[in-house]
Amino acid sequence: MFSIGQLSSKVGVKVPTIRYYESIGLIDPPHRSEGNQRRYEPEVLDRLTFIRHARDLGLSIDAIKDLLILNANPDMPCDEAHLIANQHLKDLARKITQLQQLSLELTRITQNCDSDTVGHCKVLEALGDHSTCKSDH
Amino acid sequence: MFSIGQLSSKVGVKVPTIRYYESIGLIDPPHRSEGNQRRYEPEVLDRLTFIRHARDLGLSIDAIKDLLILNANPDMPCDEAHLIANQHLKDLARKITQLQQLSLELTRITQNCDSDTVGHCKVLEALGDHSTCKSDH
DNA sequence: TGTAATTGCTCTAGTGACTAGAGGTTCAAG
DNA sequence: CTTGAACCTCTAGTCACTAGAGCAATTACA
Repeated sequence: MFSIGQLSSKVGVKVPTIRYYESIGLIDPPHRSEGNQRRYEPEVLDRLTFIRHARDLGLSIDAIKDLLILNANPDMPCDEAHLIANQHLKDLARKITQLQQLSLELTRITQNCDSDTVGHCKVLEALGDHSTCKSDH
Repeated sequence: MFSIGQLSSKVGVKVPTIRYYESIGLIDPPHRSEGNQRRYEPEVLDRLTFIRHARDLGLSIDAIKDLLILNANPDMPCDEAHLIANQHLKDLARKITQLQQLSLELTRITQNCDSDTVGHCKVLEALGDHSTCKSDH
């Protein structure tokens, strides 16, 4: 039996976040002590670790809910789990490409300025004028 | 003189977003028509273009506020503008690296499974067990 | 000039995934 | 038995918008 603080430090999820997860139905409400404090059974460790890990990997709470349902039904085909993971991989790839473009753009902008004062600063000029941009963000 | 809809289509910023920008003090409240509708002078085009471009590049509203103040004072040194841009470049680089690691991790996880059912699905196993991970996300 | 369609107005609430704070209660150690 | 840390609930705030309700003004066309 753990208190919420012990659970928090074991799993690496903050105390208010654990209560938040309970409030949105991601984890079940645990039993309470006589003084109304949460007391967790060891099983919750696995579930919370799963959640934390999936969140670290950038999966949304909704996606995690789906995966948790799958996880609870060992006889179901796991295609859907792969589908969710692959969908997320696609999202990641798109985000990475976009950020790389922006990074290039910003590098180009900053390297272009040799002025001292704002009046002729190329960074500020470039921000005010979209036409000099290479990509179509 | 533009209506808010005309301004919106000229600059590519949605109408509610323009009103939102006004509400947080990013753009000045414009004059109104007799019927209380917003009427914009042409000057706002530049400012809103600046804002839109900076937002597209991922800068925060707070950073943009700073840049707009700089922009209005052509005699100030532009070091600060470069500082903001460079800070943002660092953030971008960090984010990109992190996403790439996650992408690798997720790829490794998904390629590792040749099961049909959830019971032995490596994707779900890996999500439940952090210890198999290469990076320390 | 009449009318219908479009565009505009304000206000409130919702999004995602938490985080912060107030004001109070319970628990564990000494 | 006391002290201080950890716990409780509840509300509100974060960021940068977005959605919707209910109504008013403007514009285009006949």
